[in-house]
Amino acid sequence: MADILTKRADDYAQWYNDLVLKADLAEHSDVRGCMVIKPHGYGVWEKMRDALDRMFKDTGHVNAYFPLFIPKSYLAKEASHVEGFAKECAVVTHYRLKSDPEHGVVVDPAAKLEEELIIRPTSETIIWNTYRGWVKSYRDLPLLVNQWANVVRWEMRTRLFLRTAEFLWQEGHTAHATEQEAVEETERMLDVYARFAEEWLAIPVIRGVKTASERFAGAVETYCIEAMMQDGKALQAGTSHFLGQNFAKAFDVLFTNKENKQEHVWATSWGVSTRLIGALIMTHSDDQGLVLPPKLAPVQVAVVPIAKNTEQMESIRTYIAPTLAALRARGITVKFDDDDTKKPGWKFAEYEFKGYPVRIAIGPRDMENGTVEVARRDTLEKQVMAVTDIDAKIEHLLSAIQENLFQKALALRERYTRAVDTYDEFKVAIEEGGFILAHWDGTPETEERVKNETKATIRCIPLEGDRSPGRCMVTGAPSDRRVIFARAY
RNA sequence: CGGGGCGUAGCGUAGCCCGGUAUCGCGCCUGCUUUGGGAGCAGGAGGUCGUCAGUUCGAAUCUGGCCGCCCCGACCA
Repeated sequence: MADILTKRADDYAQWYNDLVLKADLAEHSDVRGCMVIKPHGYGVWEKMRDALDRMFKDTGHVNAYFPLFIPKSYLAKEASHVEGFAKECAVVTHYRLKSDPEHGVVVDPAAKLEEELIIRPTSETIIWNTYRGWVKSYRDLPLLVNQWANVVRWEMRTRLFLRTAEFLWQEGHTAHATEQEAVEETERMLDVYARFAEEWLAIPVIRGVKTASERFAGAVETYCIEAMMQDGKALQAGTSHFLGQNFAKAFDVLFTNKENKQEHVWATSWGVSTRLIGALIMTHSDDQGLVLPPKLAPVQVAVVPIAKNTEQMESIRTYIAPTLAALRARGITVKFDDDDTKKPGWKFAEYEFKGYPVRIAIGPRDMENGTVEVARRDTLEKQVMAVTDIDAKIEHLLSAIQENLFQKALALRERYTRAVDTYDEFKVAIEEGGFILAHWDGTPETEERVKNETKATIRCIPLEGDRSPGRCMVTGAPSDRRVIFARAY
């Protein structure tokens, strides 16, 4: 195997950067901070999108699409929202260019917009401005809308998938007649994300609530799922916000209730982004390259014929055709790679590096023996199997890989999760990485101090697990329960 | 926005200190032999040395400006 990838142990960040580029997931574009998502990477996103979209539909949501441009004045209507996003907004000021002998084209100063337009960093404002017209009566509620879109946040420092100036995501925006309904929706969508992360991405996550300082700008409460990467750092994998009546009040979204009284509606919003691809990479991949869980692999099984000549290629094609058909009949995606410009060894390395979960090789030997060689990406094990009923075995193998990846990730998280009781212990533990469970007095001051002194933040106040009270590791003040500290992406 | 580094063929690089028109590997093209873990041999194509100016008979090399990107920090999903 060619030594083309930095080892995780040598430099985890470099390993990640190398992997994204060399596994052909994405590349840097000429536009600073923006990436080109290549077909292999976009294929993974399509799988995520399809699975999530089904889950959204199953929970009663519908898709719609709102504009990329947001009038500047909208952003200012909700005070904490504007404060949260103002620093990273791209602004459109003109609507026309004109040709210029010296510079090719220049902005036409005569074409200045009367009101500047913001490229959406998120769509709450334009959506709530629209909802005002949609919601008049309790009969119009709940409003359960999602959109798949791109957004722009002008980040100072970017990394492929993890933080780019433009990214793809989905944002759900719902309106409800009661507070309780909205809170239930927030929790329901958090649960959808958690199930998606665990069952599809094979990433174990902790459901929790953000502290005030980590809360979404404009939210009353932010729920999140937190995952642990192989280097022990935390990554927020999805958020679901209970927005209270903040946006309804800012945009005058009122409805008439059954008692014929006017009320502001209650809101939620929730989203996950292409950042999940980064999470996927950093959870499962190894020094040999990308590892994809079968449920998200654009192609689950790569079939590599080993042929000396055209006749042999044709007989392999005939030999394997029933198997390919049987696999496809089971809904398994298969690629039969009969490209004769590349050698089998090259293909093995390539499919391994790009994370195809299962590889089948067939050569003359197999045709004589009625076998195929089956290799699994997660463990790199190879096994010669009878070709008879191989489709059932592959289907089983794919589930086994999916499960194995989840269990490995869970074991890692458990190994790097521990409780500490004193700040001194904490300072040692945080250097070793992972999740630290510790008591916190609930004040932003203590949280800030820990952050400044150790670079660790409170990832969340977990919704599950140990709820026993104690004393804050820093101040000794009473604490309801342990929270999760970690260094984060 | 601070600190560090880098711009030479599609990619990775040597050359720069000590000026004389660019090295090597991968990839690409052609042919033959190969094909069960990134094939071998032979031949070939491919370059405004980031950019602008200066010094010089002559600049990838020296000087100055500009541009871009990457990495580390602060900020964030």
